[in-house]
Amino acid sequence: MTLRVILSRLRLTPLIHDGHHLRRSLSAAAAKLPDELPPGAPAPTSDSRLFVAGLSWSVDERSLTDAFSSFGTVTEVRIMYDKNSGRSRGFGFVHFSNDNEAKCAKDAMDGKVMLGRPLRISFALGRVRGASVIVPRLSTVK
DNA sequence: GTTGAGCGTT
Repeated sequence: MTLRVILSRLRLTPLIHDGHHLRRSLSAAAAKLPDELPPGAPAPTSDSRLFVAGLSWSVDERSLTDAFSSFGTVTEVRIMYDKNSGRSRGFGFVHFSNDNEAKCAKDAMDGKVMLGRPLRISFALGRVRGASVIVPRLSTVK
């Protein structure tokens, strides 16, 4: 059975063969999407991942977990270490099970000193597969 | 036994 036959039986032939239909369907779908993120609006601050900097070099993932586990369920804690020296790079990431816990922990722990150094906490940027870090801005096709 | 802004070896 050829691909064409399969597509035909799935009634997808018009979409595949007719570029106009495909384009119109896509732009129609895009037009119906709510545009609640106008350009210039602040990026979504809600996130369940915290970027924690200002860590003392003697803070390990265990003590960091203990420091944050009272605000919610800590999914993952990661401290960046130098490959060669093995010493902490002074920052890491704390994952919570939901955004509210993360925000709560951030508001409570940001600026608090831990082992002599004030913590600098903000919501994590960067890449995590599955989390919407980049604003899903459907660039309006002209 | 040093250093101090930052966005991550899966």
